[in-house]
Amino acid sequence: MTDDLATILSPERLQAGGTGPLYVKLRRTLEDAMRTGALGHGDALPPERDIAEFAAVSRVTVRKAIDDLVADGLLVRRHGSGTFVAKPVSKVEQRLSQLTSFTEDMARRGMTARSEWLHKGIHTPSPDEMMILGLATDIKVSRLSRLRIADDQPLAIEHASVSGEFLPDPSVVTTSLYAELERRGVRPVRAVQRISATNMKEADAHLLGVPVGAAGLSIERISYVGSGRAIEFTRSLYRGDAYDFVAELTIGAS
Amino acid sequence: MTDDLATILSPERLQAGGTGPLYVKLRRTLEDAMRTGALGHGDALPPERDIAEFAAVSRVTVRKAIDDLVADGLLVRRHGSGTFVAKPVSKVEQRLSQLTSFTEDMARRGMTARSEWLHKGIHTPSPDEMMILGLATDIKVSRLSRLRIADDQPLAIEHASVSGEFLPDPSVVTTSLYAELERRGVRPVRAVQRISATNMKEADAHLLGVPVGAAGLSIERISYVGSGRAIEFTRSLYRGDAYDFVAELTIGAS
DNA sequence: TGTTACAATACCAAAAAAATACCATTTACC
DNA sequence: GGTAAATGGTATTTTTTTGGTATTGTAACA
Repeated sequence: MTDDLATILSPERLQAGGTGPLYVKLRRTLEDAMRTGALGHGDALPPERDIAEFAAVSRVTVRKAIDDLVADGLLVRRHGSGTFVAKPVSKVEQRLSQLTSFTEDMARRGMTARSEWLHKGIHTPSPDEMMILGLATDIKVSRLSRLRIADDQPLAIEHASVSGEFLPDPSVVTTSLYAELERRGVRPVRAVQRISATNMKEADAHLLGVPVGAAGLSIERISYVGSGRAIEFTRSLYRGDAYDFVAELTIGAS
Repeated sequence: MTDDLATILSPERLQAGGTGPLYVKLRRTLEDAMRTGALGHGDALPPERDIAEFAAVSRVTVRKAIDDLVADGLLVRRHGSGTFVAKPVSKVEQRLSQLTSFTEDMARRGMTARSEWLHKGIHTPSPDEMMILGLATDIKVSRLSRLRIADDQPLAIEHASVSGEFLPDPSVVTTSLYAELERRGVRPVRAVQRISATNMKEADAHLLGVPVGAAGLSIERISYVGSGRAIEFTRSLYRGDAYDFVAELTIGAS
């Protein structure tokens, strides 16, 4: 078990922590707290004034201990906010899978993107939508369909469904659905995608300007907010000859 | 028993609710009220002004607490109408993105998997392989091709290329390529996949037992070890009518 | 006796938290 | 249908918290 920080930083503990000046003992104590996990990545240290009180030393002494740890990159200071345990950022890992918008995605590929709305409306939910979004029977669902176009070529058809609780009026969405949800204070933090290949039916093939039966990349995405609740369900159909989907995976801790 | 909301939100209760800023205490209190059932699904919260009065804090503080709960999808706001408790939280799988083997993947879907080797050999690298695996000109490459079969139905064709440095003799691989690499102390920690749809050519279609032109899911994967070096390059072609690929994404910190 | 490392005091500046005042939309009632 | 009350939405300001810095004192040491 790990003690409370106030205990770890008590004057008695500090004195037991070897020899040398006060601020060195304090620094060692803080290092140990990080090594043992009493202070985890991203955690905030107590305010300098509190640490000074816990350890019964002056604040300058505390600062000097922290100075060293900041210089070593173990801590990060933010004026007016606090001091935080730095995250061990391996530069490669930083590029985690990210939920990018179509527009961003196309921009990265050097293409200009635009959309044509096929439909915006509010409906009684389908069984699929009720299941996935966890809707009560009296809740309506907003549906938005559009044709995604890159460099003047139709590239994908996209159908989005959002619970009416979070988006009562789909007509307010002009460009980005995510931006509109964000504006309403709803932030998805996680998404699961199901990707498959299919031969296109006539209606979809016609919209995308490809022969019937051409290969299409079907992507179904469910987005979740922090609490774990699903808030958006999107089905997209991309032209197989013009789009590929890139995903980065990391191996989970075994 | 559940107290009245005005009681639950009283200043005394709030102070007892742990440490931190006021709006955090208030948020925790509201979360508890929902967990214990004092606030049920679809219930309306008291008006913000009332909550502010109950808790003896300003209305902005109340709003800040509610903001967080809205972002998490626990509450829903309706301008001019009120704030309401959202629907039940669907307990979603906590599964992270993972580099799973074909066998594990099939097992999870309740299918029995096996393979038939099409080819194992050591070759002079192609330009693609040299580029991707970062091979010197005098290094050979091991190639392994197999037919993936699930429940006695051919499901995918898989071509793997590994630098001869890491796998000098491909014939030692019997079931899992990853297991063999692991045995040699090589452990990939990261992979990037490129997924696209294609209409099948005759040779592949024949192997998989589908008509020529049927939709196929093409997955190209490059695996990297901790140092960032690419060690494996795999191209797979799945039957579009029988397989879908599931990926989980997380939104990076902005 | 001066130099240097250590520690304490007092004050400065940036950020977050909280309060105040006012705006916009919905609902209900007439 | 119109209008007022109720409710959430937003901008601005004030207060509090938090790290940043300059100054001073003290004791060890050359």
